Amino acid sequence: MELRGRPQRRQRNRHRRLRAAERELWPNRRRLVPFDSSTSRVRRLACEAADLLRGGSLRYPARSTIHSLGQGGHHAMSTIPYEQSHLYRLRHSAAHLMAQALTELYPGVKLAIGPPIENGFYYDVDLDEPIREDDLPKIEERMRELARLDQPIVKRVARDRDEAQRIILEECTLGQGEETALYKLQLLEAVPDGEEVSFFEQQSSANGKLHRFIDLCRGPHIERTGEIEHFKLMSLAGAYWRGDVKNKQLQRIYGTAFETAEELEQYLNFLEEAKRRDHRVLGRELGLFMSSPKVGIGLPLWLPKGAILRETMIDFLRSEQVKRGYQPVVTPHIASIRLFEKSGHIITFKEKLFPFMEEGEHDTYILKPMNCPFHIEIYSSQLRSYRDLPIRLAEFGNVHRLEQTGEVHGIMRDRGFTQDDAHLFVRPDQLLAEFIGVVELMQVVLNKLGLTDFRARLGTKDPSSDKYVGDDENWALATAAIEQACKQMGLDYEVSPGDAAFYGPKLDLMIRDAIGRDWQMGTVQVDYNLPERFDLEYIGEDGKPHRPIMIHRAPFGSLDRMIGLLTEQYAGAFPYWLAPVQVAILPISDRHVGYAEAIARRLQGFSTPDLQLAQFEGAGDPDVYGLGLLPPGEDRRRIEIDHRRETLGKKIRENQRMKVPFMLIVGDRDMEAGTVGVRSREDGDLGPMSLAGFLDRVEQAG
RNA sequence: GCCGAUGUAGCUCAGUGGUAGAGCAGCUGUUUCGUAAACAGCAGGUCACCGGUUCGAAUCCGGUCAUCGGCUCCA
Repeated sequence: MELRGRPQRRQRNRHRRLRAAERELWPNRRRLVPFDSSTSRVRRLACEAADLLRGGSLRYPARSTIHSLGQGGHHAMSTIPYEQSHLYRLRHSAAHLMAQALTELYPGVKLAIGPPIENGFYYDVDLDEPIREDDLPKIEERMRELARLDQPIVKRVARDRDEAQRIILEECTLGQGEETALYKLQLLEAVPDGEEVSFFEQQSSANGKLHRFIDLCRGPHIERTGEIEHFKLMSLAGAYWRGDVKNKQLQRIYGTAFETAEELEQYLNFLEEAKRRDHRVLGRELGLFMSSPKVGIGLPLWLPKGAILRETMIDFLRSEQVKRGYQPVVTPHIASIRLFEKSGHIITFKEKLFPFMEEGEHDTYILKPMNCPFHIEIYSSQLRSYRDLPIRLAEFGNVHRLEQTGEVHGIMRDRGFTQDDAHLFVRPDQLLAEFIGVVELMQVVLNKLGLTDFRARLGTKDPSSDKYVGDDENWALATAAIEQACKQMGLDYEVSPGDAAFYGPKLDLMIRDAIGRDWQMGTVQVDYNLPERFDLEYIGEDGKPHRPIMIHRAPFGSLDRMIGLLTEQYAGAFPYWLAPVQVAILPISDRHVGYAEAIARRLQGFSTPDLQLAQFEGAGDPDVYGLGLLPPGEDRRRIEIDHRRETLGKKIRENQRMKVPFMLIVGDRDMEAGTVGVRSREDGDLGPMSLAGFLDRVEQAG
């Protein structure tokens, strides 16, 4: 099972109407709440959102924030795509304005490209001296000066290539030397024959000084630089020319621009808010996971609460898989290198492998980056009949990959993670149904997790690359199978050449994180190649050997990444079924702790010996308090008793910060009446209830 | 890996060449409290690490490590 792909930063056209729904759902940095929450407010809002989004599946609001901000306020209700909007042109012109400032501040700078992007713009430049963050205010100030000159932006079309080349060499260089045209000449070469070659020029003279800038550019632009008022330079980065590490690394300056000051401010606020949703921050605050340099880069340690979250997710998926005929298997973390030579990993996946382990002179072992060869070994360990197929082998497998240091990102991209992997060995006549079955399972999983806003991506072979195994015919068959299944299910997808696994094409589900980066989550892959490499067989009805087809699939993708994503989507306020602590019981004073323990036992559905109980006379026996029998409910509710000697206010505050879905406050009145004071994460104080009444409430919360 | 930035107490941060600071968390004591921070005291740091400059370095310089943002949005 291969998981690949860096975060995609693609411009996408989205539902602007979602903004309104989202503001309702997420005003003033309130956490997002899942749509399956029981609270009336949330339910009402969810219905409104669903109304707004009619025509598509209900989409989770987190995703659109950044983009809808990017659309700009008064365009929010318009239907034109971002790429055709005024804002897009404004940002494009802002990129030119920045380039103009750079040519004035750094004569001789070689300009490369400067497009508008989803949330702003950038310009890539080649400059001997490094641009540092301290330099940004200076560049920004020069941009403001130039904007104030309100230069008209004029389009010029070159008659032919020769003229275009002349303009680049003589005019775009602004007298700063022909070598500054280096990248522009390469860009001109890349323009297809017959396409119009245009330039955009802006100039003015102030106090006798001429300011001029002209750039090879497809456009379009706004009309005057004076319109560029609300912008900010954001950050610096290195970026390879044409995205290829073999090329020179250029300096990239990112900026953003908006049509109004309010929108700019709103966007900057959004980025601040997103920081608070960062799974790495929440992961520490909520006690989910940690990392330590003493352990190593990208090797997370899962803390008790994070581990419970993982187990809850695994339990859920495992039960769904049992329903669908999957069989669990367990395989080791390391294997002989020969196994992975045969699969092709050693050649195609080498740069992601941890260094090999030599075992004397006998053998060399590697830490597994994928589980497939093991499952293949299990399949081929016995003769299979056509009646046995499909065989579905599932494993929550821990894999290790040597991600580049700069690519490691919390638990979203780490070096040791758990895949909810499975391999289906199917007959050709079963392929379509099994593929559809997998996608159906993925939909069940995503619904349960509240992730309704995703897009599907069909990763296909990059024809110019040699990193793939297998012949073209197998690839064509596999790709066609995926396309057919999607068509049959009415699933829209985009095609992304070069994003296939090395052994076959794949359908990935892409979901956004808090600040708008797309991550590959679930994946399903059709593979004709590994069965061939491993010479897999089954005996057909005709008594002859046939070759099965493999489906690789992982609905979460990576358990680690999925938990990171969920943490950001929910801003740490996990739905009840996932919350590491579902109910916190808050005794008002010491004398209420025994009652709290009794409540805890009832809620846990069985008697749990608890060392802390010994301190409290009469504690732990629910009958002492007349709590009575409860209706059968979910076993093993995750309960915590906050028996610190702190004020109630403080206990509430801290449990709220830990995003515990329900608090039960118990004091004298409750001990007398056999009730609990219920407080919900979303709606606050709900007043006293019987335990049974509270559980009804919990049932609604799911 | 590469470009840029950051690294001071468990956490969030102040401290720009002259005796290491605050809030929260922790510990101790007092308080036993009904819906988002009780009060007081105590303790806690090789200022990431190594080297250099200096009478003197958290602060200046060099290196290393780690973390953060970015590195196929293609005129």
